[in-house]
Amino acid sequence: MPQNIEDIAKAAGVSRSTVSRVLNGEQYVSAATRERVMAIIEREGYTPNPAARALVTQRTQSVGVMIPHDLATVFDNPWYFPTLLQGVSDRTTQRGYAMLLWMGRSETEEDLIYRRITNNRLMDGMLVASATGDNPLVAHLLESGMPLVTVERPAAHADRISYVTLDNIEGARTATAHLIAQGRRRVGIITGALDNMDGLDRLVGYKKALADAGLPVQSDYVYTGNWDRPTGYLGAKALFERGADAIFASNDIMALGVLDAAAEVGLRIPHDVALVGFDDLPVTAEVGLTTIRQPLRQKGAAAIDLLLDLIEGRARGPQQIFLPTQLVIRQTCGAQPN
Amino acid sequence: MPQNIEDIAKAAGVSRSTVSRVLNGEQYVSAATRERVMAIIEREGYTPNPAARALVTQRTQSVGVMIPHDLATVFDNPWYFPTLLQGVSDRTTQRGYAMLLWMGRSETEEDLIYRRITNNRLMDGMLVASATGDNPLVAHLLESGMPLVTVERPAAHADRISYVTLDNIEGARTATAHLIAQGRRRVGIITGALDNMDGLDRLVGYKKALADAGLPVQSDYVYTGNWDRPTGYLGAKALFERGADAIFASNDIMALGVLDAAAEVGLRIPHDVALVGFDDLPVTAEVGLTTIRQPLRQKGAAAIDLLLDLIEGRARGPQQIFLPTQLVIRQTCGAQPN
DNA sequence: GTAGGGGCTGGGAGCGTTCCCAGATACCAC
DNA sequence: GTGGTATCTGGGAACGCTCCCAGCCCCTAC
Repeated sequence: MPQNIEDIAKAAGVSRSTVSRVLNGEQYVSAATRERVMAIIEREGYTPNPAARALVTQRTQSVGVMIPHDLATVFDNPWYFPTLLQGVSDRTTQRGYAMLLWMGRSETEEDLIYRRITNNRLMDGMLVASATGDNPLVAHLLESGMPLVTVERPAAHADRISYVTLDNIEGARTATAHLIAQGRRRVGIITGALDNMDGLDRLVGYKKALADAGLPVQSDYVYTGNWDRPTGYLGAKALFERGADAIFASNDIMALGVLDAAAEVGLRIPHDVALVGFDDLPVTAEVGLTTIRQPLRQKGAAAIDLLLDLIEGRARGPQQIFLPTQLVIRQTCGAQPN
Repeated sequence: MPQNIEDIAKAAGVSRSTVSRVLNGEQYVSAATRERVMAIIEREGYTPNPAARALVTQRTQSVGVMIPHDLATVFDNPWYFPTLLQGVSDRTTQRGYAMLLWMGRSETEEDLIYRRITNNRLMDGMLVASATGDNPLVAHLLESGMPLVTVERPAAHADRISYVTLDNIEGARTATAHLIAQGRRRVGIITGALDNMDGLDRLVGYKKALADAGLPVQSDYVYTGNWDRPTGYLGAKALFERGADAIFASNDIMALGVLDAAAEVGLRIPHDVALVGFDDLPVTAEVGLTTIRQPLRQKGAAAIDLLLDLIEGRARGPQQIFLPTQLVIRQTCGAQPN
């Protein structure tokens, strides 16, 4: 059934233009006509051809999303990507857009993907998740003038790019302050990788909490980790030796490593050492880990909201959004959950 | 820079048609002309407008993918969705297509998504992952005549739909036969939910292995589970009582439940009871579970290959593909890994 | 009565491609 | 020389929309 707007017009006894006006909810159509046209559209199950529409409006009503390879398949935190994407997808659908997804393959083939993305002009804007380092795609898109939002703060051009990220500093400050509030005074930190804003900001938050409490930052209480369980384990061993009575692990995975080390050495948590993590992975509820929850789904939704606002001209970039985190009190910090 | 094919034609001193022929790699263009046009295209960084192309060719070079809500966020097996999607994405990009992704939200709003999908004609075909029950979207698409492939065998219209799934029967048969080969004679099964082809087929494979070995199927060795850890635990308790010396758990999650039960009751695995699971979740390597590995990434790639072949007319549907599984021998079966 | 303006409608033009057909040229066989 | 065929090229038409402009009608104000 080769249905086009002209067929509908004929069936309704009106012109192409009128049907178009009804379709797009424009004014200057009499109520009677509008109703009649709507009825025909409904009856025929007609939907306008999006390609034709895109050709003239220069808008496709869809957005592109790029997920780097390591994010999608990372073993440690398999929840991250689906949950984020769910938030993205929900909001995209809600606001009447479709989502084009690219997932990075091997790094060597990322170039191909980048070219595909920039050549495919079937999208009105682009969301890039966790662009690490000096991502060439981000640079490209930035230059092309296409509306662009990244999830997490990009390493380069951060002031010229719109992004959505966590308030990492405040989250880490809260975690550390909570440990101090439990009476701990020798609070150590196992940082994430420090080539990365998340890692750096969480360290800043830690230091801030100490400063707020009038405690000095002791360099031997700062252990540089790498987000993974082994560095959590090693960091804990080191901090135990140096007499720490509390540890803020910059993510939950490393916090699990801390638990490993404590079990091995025979230290009791939270009695001997209190512990707070970061991320609120599902698995941490099982082990009673006190942690900082990040609103993953909202992060995706907020990023899409920003991108669509940029596309629709409701917002002007660059714009940065820092989402609040939440302290989730369980057993490892030694506080009574209230 | 409003670049269109006409601009390129003018710059190269040829006609629109010739540029189009070069762009599409058609014959009947002299080598000299082709080279000259290519050079201009390269220099100007020109790429044809996909909307205009789609308008006339009725092809968008993109495919839609629908992931139901519960699959994306399912707690038990968070690897499933990203890994499958990675396979889908890889192959899609490789073959020069883009991917439109929809993720189911709450079931109540699935209707909205379905309408969005069927209205959005910006795709040449549709991949539906794990359509459970009598999925209305599948029925819709089937009726619309749009090329359609599902991952996993659909519950309804299975003979009219192209799909890619595991060879569940053979996988389960292999698992069970392996237990028998270890000298076990009282082999029980904890099935998955039996409203579902995966669950049913794995039971069939189990029975087949018994028959092959000349062993009777005893109904009290068949425990109907529900894919989750608690039913694995309960099933194991029941089978232990009935004297089973081996258990085939229809998925790894339930196998973990079996380990829970064994630890509680004080049975040694594999000494007292041998155990084989199904899926090869990453976590199972840690606990030494012998299991059946399913090629998740290949599943996604195979589904896309089938879909694109259908779209491009290289294949004729409906077509069913059963992917082979692989026995991964670890500790819980009692065999020596070789 | 006439001018002016707002509500409503219709149709031409154009978006950037591909497809089809016509035409030009060159070559070959008879 | 002629007819036939293969190679190469150009331009009209069409894909299905939106946008713009013109025109109609009716109401109101002067």
